[in-house]
Amino acid sequence: MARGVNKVILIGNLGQDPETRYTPNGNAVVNLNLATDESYKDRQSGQLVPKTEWHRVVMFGKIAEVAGQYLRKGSKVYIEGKLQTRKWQGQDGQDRYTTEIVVDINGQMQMLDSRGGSEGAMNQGAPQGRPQNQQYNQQPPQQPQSQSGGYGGNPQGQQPSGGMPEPVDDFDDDIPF
Amino acid sequence: MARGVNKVILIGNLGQDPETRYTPNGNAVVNLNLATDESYKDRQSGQLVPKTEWHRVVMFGKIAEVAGQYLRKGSKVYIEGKLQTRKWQGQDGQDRYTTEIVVDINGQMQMLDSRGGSEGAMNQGAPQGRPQNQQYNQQPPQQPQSQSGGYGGNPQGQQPSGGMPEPVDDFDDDIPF
Amino acid sequence: MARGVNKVILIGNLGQDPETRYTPNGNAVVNLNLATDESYKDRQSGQLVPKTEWHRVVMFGKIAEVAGQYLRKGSKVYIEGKLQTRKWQGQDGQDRYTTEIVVDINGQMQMLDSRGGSEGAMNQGAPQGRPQNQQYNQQPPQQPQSQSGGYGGNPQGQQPSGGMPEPVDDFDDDIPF
Amino acid sequence: MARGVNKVILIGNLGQDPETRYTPNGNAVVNLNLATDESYKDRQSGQLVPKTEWHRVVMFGKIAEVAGQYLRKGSKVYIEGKLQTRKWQGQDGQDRYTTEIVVDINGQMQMLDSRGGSEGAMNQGAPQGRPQNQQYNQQPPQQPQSQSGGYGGNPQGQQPSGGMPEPVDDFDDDIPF
DNA sequence: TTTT
DNA sequence: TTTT
Repeated sequence: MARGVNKVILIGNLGQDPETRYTPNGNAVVNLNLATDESYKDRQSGQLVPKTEWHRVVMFGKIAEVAGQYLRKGSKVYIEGKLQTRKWQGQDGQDRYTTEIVVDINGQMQMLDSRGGSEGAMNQGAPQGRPQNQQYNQQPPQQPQSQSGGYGGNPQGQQPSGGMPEPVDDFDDDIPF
Repeated sequence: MARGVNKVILIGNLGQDPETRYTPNGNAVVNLNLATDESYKDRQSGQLVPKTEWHRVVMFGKIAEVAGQYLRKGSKVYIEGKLQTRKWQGQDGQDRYTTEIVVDINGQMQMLDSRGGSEGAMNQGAPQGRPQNQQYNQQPPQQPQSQSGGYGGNPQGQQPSGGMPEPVDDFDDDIPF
Repeated sequence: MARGVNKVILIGNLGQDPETRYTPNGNAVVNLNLATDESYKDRQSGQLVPKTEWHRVVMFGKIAEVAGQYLRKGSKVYIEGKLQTRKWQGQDGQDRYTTEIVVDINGQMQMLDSRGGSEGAMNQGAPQGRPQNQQYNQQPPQQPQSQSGGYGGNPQGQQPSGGMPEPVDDFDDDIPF
Repeated sequence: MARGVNKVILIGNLGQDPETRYTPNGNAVVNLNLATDESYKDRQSGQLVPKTEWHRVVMFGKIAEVAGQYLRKGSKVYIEGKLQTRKWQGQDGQDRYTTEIVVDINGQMQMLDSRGGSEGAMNQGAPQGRPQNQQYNQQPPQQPQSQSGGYGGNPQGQQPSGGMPEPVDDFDDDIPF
C-alpha cells in the first residue's frame, strides 16, 4: 500500500560484475552499478559530447538471485524499481546521503543481451545454460528487507572510499537485524 | 540522442514552496522537494508504518516557470524526468553527491490538485485565474542548462545545512556559465 | 514471468461510474472508461484543439474492489497496467478486436481526487469515510482471471452498441470458467 | 500541452519487417507489429503457458525513418509512446476501432539488438554500417500528422483482411490532408 | 566502471 | 507474425 507513485525505469549496462550478499535470513541482496548514456550538444564547440549517468541499484529476493547469477560487467539490462535515499555516517561523523534504485518484490528486471554480457566474465563462473533475455517479475515468495535500511552495500563510484564504512563486515556482523 | 533509458515517474506532494532561480540567460530553474509515501508492515509489531521518501527535483525551462508560479507547499504533482547525480564539495573539501530528478525539455509535469495546493500559500502571491490540472509537455523553445551542472539549488532536507554551499550567491555570481 | 515489457501508465478521468461484476469465484472485475486529454494545434486554423482519448480499463482483484467502491464518474485516477487485445465475435459473425488496459496483481491504482470525483455520484452510494488519495499496489492475495478472457465487459464508448454482445448475461451464465 | 498522462512502454520483438510510408509532405510513417511475451500458469494443467500479446505501433518523423531503416523482423526494441484508438469503416459499413501505440515527437525508441535483428532480413537491403543500440529521442524537427488520423496503415493481424480498406492507396491518394 |  |  502506498500513497504516491515512485517509479524508476532504466536501460543500461553494468559497470562491473554484480555484488551479491545475503541477509541473515538467507535472502539475496545484489548491488549493481548501471550506466545510462546520453549525448548532448556542447554549447561552445557545438559538438556531440557523450555523457554517462551512473546509477546505484539494489535488488532483493528472487530478482536479486537471478541478477547475481546471470548479469555480468557489461550486461545490458532493463530495470524497474523505486527511488530510495539512505542516510549514513561518514568517518567525520557527518551525515551522508546515497540515493539508490531499489528493485524489490514490486520491481522488474529483464536481461537484454542476446549473447551474454561479456565473454570474459562468463568464463569466470557464469553458468552454461544461461537463460537469455529472461524477465523476472518478482512475485509472491519473500519479504524484502529493504525497509530496514542498513543492509550495507558499498556505494563505490559515488562516495570517496575514505569516507565510507566497510559495509561487508557490517553486513555480516554488526547490522542489527 | 541517448543510448539507454533513464526515466523517473513520481506522484507526490511538495514539502515546501518551490524555489525559483534564473540563469544568466533568463531561463528559470526551479527546485522542489517532493514526498512520496509508502506504508509497510513492521516485522516486529506487525503494524502498518508510514514511510516517506523525499525527492529532490530540478526543473528547467517552461515547465519550471509554470511550476514556480502554480505549485505551492502541499501541492500534489505528477512528474516525469531523469536521474542525475551531481558532485559537489563539502566545506571539509570532501566530495559529496546529490541525486536529483531532472525535468527538462524531455520531461513532463502535471498538477493534480483540483483546488490548489494550500490556501495559505496561494494567498502569498499565486495568481487568481489558476489553470487547474494543466499539464505541460515542454517542447521546442529553450535549451536546458542542465548539463553545465553547478546551477546550485539548495538540497535542503537531504544535506546537513552545515555542509552545503550557499547556492543562491553562487548561482548569481560565481558559477562559470 | 515474462519476456518483454508491456506497461501502460494513465492519468485521466472516468467517463461514467465503474461497472463491477464478479467471477463465479467471487472475484471482482471492474470496467472503466478513462479519458486522457491532449490538445494540439490545428494546422489550418492554428488554434488549440482539445482532443480526448478514451481508454477501456479492466481491473481485477483487490484493486477492482477499491475502484468499484470509491471511483465515480469524473474521478481522476492514476493507473498502471498492461495492454491486452481481446477477440470477440460481432453479430455478423465477424471477428472484432478490443484493446484494454488490464490492471491486475502487477498493476497499480491511485485515486487523485482530493474531494471525490462528482458530488452527485458520491450521493448515489459512495461510502462516507472515503479514503482519499489512497493507492493500492495489489500484492499477494488472488489470482486474476485475466488470462481466461471472455469475462465480457461492455466496451461502451468504443464499439457501436449494435455490434456488441450483451456481456452481462454472458458473464453470469455462459462463460466457461 | 495535455491534461492527463497517456504513456505506453514496451519491450518486444517485431513480428515482421516494418512498413514505411510517406505523407504527402514527405514525412515517414512506419507501422510495426510488436510482440511482448508473458507466460502464466494454467489453472487446470498447472503448466506454464506462453502468452504473446501483439501491439500495433505507428511511428512518425525521425524515429520512423530510423525504425524503417534499421529494424527488421525479429528485432528487439524498446518503445515509448501513447495510446490512440482510430475509428474506421468496415466493408459492411459498420464502425471498427483499432488501438495503436503512437510514437511521435514525444515518444522514444531504442534498438536493443547487439547484432542486428535477423541476418536474413539484413541481407534484403538493410544498410551496412548499422548503428547498433542507438536511441532516438525525437525532438524538434517535424510536426507529426498523427492527429489527422486516416494516414492508413494496415492493421493486419488484428482485423480480418476482408473487412479492411486498402490503406496504401488511401494513403497516397485519397486521404484529405 | 559500462556500452557503441 | 516475433523472441528464448
